[in-house]
Amino acid sequence: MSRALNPDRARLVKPDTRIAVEEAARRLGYRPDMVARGLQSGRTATVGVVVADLGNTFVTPIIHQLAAALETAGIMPVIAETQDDHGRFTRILDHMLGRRVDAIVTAAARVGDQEILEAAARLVPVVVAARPLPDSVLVQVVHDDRAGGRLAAGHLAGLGHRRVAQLRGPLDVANFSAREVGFTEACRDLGIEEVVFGETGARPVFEEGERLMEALLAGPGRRPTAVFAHNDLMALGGLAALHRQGLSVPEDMSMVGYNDLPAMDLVAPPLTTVRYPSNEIGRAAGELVIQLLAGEEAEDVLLEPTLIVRSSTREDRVG
Amino acid sequence: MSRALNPDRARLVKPDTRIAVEEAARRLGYRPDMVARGLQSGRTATVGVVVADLGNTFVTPIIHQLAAALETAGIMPVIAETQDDHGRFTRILDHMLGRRVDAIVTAAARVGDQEILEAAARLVPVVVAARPLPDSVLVQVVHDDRAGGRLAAGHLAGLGHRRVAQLRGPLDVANFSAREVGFTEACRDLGIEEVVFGETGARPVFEEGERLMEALLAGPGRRPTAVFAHNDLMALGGLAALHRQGLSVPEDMSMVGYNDLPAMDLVAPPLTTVRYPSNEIGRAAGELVIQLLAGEEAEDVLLEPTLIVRSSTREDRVG
DNA sequence: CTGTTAGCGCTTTCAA
DNA sequence: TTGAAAGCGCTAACAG
Repeated sequence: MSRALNPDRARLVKPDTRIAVEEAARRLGYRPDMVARGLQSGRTATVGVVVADLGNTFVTPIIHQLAAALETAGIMPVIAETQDDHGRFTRILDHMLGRRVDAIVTAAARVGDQEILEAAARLVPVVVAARPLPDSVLVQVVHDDRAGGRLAAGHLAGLGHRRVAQLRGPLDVANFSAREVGFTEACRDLGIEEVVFGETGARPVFEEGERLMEALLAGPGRRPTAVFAHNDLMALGGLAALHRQGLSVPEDMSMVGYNDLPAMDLVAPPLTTVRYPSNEIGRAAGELVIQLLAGEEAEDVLLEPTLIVRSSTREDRVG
Repeated sequence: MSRALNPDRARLVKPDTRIAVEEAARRLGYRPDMVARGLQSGRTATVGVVVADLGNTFVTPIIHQLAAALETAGIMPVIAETQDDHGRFTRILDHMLGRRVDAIVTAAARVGDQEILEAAARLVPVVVAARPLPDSVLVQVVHDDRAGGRLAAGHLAGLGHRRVAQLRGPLDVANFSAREVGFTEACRDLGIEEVVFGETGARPVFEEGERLMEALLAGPGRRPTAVFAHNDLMALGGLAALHRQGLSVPEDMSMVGYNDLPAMDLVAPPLTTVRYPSNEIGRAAGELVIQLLAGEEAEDVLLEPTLIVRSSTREDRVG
């Protein structure tokens, strides 16, 4: 690429020649080759974005905001899905490093992924977003899931519920284990009974919410009067299972979800849920990447949950 | 890269040397550089994916399936959003061509984008997905929006509605103009009255649905008994506006949407809508890309709409 | 079977 | 102010 075409160096070129070169470039349809530039400079102006499942609308705002933030720096996201499979996660990281992405943002971490992520971080900046890695030194942009679990329990206790349960997500995803712990400890502190049953969702999806709710209803002992689902998809699945059993929400049982996915205010009944700040997470992750690429230090970001009260919860009249 | 490491050529190498090379590669943490390979081979194993708005959950399944199909070929999607802005669209294409993507899939085309897309297609295969370009020679993976509009009108007429209206999306997106035409022509054929008012949505979003519904309700003449919104987001916005006016759906007015976004079966009332086959579109687009990259000919794909009848429509009792 | 070389398009450096 | 050359890591081609 002629220096006449490089904005930084164009002023070192005699105006006539510059214009001549520009003209020639236009005529020939010249377009700078970012691949060759990448080979030379070691920078590709791409960042790898690893998500668990694009079908979960929880990640869409993250990608959306991340892409917007990166765009200001001329960087484009390269996206891959792990489907929550550790082998795929490993292969994806490997692939991205081979592509010489400038940085990696992962919103798909499970506890078993920590080691390879840290290995990757020796080559390229890595930002851990959305799903925390509690014991890792990596930069993280996450949210206080434990506080979120407590919020849910506090809300239900405040409505007079004394016997509650959880529809739990896979506990090797730190979000779900933290939600579980927060909820359980708040129940203990508030003196309300948690009906615990062994199963957890294999994946945090609608079908698993249905399955766990069925298991809960079929279990021994009195039915809980309120349930905390570890995410909205599972809450919706739980709602469907209740509906099939002829039970109404919130009349027969209250339900709290997590994430506040798009349209959760419009479902029947409008879902009480802990808002997960996906937009803020995505934006912060983008900014962190840009800082890291500029060689600056970056600090972890910890966002707080908020409870969004709608109509799927109400005071206990069942006892 | 030593040929000992290249699966295609490794058999031309004495086993001992191959093992020695592999061992050395491992020890040094060697990782093939796909950027250098790309410079040499002219292939980057990436495809550019252009969408209008990641916030519209309509595109999520497309990306999801597309990514899955491409993955079988070791290709990763590079994603950018136009926000329905022509200037951004142009810049994004330019940027992607500079990155030497192997192909481009656009799900963001407006009629004014045809020219630059066809220019891009002279450099690299281009697949037009989801949003058609009616007069273009480019390969397209789309859906019969006109038939979808007719389906909506036929359904409403079948329920006895005799006065209907549309909440129209931006007409320079071919989907919306085709939906409009299909609906209008079916109304004429079926002998039912269409209440036409001048405005169209500037963007196919919730807020514009609200605004158009308000305008419709404030308009002169008798209120239509049923409305066809050009997509689900606008339908939800319309529902919200009706609700604020104290009108119920489907009692006071029937509503048909388009797309069948995730969770539309769970909103209140569950939305009757024309199903847009996003998954199939994404999958087909991925397969087409792979064919095109293999140098094969590719044929357009045209998928048919299906009507999903739920509870937001019912027979006319208002007249 | 293995070693060597040219060259992909760029940036950087040094010479003219 | 401009020209020329080296070299980024790879593939392809050819020589040994």
